[in-house]
Amino acid sequence: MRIIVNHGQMVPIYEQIADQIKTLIRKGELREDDLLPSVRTLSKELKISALTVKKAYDSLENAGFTKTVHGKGSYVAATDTELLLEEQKKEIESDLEKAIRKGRRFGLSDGDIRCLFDLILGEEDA
Amino acid sequence: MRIIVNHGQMVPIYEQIADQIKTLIRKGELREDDLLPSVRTLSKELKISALTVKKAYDSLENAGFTKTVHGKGSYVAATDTELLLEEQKKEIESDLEKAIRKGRRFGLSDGDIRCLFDLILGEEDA
Amino acid sequence: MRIIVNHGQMVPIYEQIADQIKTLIRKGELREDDLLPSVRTLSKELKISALTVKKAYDSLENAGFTKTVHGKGSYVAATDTELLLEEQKKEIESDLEKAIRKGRRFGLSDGDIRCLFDLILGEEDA
Amino acid sequence: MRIIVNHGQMVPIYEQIADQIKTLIRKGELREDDLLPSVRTLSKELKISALTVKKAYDSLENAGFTKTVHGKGSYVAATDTELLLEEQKKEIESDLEKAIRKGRRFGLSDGDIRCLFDLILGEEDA
DNA sequence: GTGGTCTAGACCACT
DNA sequence: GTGGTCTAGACCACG
Repeated sequence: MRIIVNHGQMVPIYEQIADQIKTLIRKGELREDDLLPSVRTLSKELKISALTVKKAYDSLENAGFTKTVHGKGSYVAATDTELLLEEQKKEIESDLEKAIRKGRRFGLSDGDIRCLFDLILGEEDA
Repeated sequence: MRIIVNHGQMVPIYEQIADQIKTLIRKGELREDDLLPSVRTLSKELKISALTVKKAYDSLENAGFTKTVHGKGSYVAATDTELLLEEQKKEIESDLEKAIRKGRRFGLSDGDIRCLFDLILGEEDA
Repeated sequence: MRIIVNHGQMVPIYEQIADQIKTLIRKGELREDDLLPSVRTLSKELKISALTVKKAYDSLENAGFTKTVHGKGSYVAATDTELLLEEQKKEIESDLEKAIRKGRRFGLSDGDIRCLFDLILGEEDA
Repeated sequence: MRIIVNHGQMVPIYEQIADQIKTLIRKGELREDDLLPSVRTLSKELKISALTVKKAYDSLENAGFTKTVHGKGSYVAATDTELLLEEQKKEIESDLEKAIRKGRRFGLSDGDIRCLFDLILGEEDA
């Protein structure tokens, strides 16, 4: 299971982790009853604090994606992957919409905005 | 001069103010040597902390769009609207990039993301 | 606002805090739009870690009892106090039921169990 | 000898085992010098970790209810069923006390709590 | 081994 | 001042 964290961004690490695990579940790379890596294991692997991983796991359990058993670990819960995909798309949609609205408020034409978008999508920047 | 702040959003208030003043300058509604409303006046008008307005004005001066004269107020500086346009584009670019990064973190293909983008840009609801 | 934490018990401190604030809201001692003490203030007052208070506030916000505004503080949200009372009673009911069931499993008569209950309720032990 | 473990509850498995064996002893279904099932046997039967069974047996021996003979197994010790009864009462007492404390933390009056208690004790659903 | 809670700091962003 | 995130440990309970 490959998880990547980016310290430089302004996105909380725990959110990056939760997002990626949600995606793994949605893609079927993590299935119902699969065991997630232990908090300590993942924290060592990613070289971050165990508490940060814990926070990610807590949010996943809170959102119903996992079930945690004391002394055993966190298991993937039954999830409707279709629904999850829709939710994730909605989130991206909302973010893109905000950016577009701001662009229009700045007086940029839709063509200008699309131009910026194409520029970014074309680049490879990790 | 009409400035609107939206507390409900997740956009910092000082940023909303600075953005709107920058746009007013770029569009020519505020011209060189025009006097901005005083920090106290604007803060009362918008019912927000004077410190927040001050922060917006600071950021404007810092970016070279205004000049502050002690005891008199903040004046619009000579502005290169081209430069301003570039700055605003940079900002939209950054927002778009964040959304795209998150989309990729969600495992969406660039095609999926572009599809969402086109959908939104196509609609008229700004 | 009086909040008491008991380190000796096996009840998480953050849960004790959240429970008591919920109760204050239910009783009307905290009303809609009231400002909770800041995380730092309360942590100093209770001589516990700020993170522990934060965790309590997070759970309250998560459950919809408060709204947090960055840089300003946590406000009491609109709540149905009747509903909240019912929920709290349900929780106590469930705990009592578990204890009673265990007692019966131990072969104690309902009279024995009631006897124990009366003994405890009669004592004063904060 | 019938022992049942319930993973779904929030009661530690080792405690469930020890409780049930204690009750068997007190009720006379297990008598002095009776041999308990081996740790390995019971762990296989209940499909749980041998360490968990071991912990239950340890707690029983620690409390004086069994005697372990190296290489042979765990035997029921001479038991003062009166004492055992007292211990079990203590346990129920502790559980009831926790529930009552929480009820008070919720701002319920002792009358309210007693009301809930009576309601549950009155029903037959064990 | 596992998760659950807690500490005493730190740095950042917002008001 | 405020909240939001993070660290690098600690101790406890459960398996």
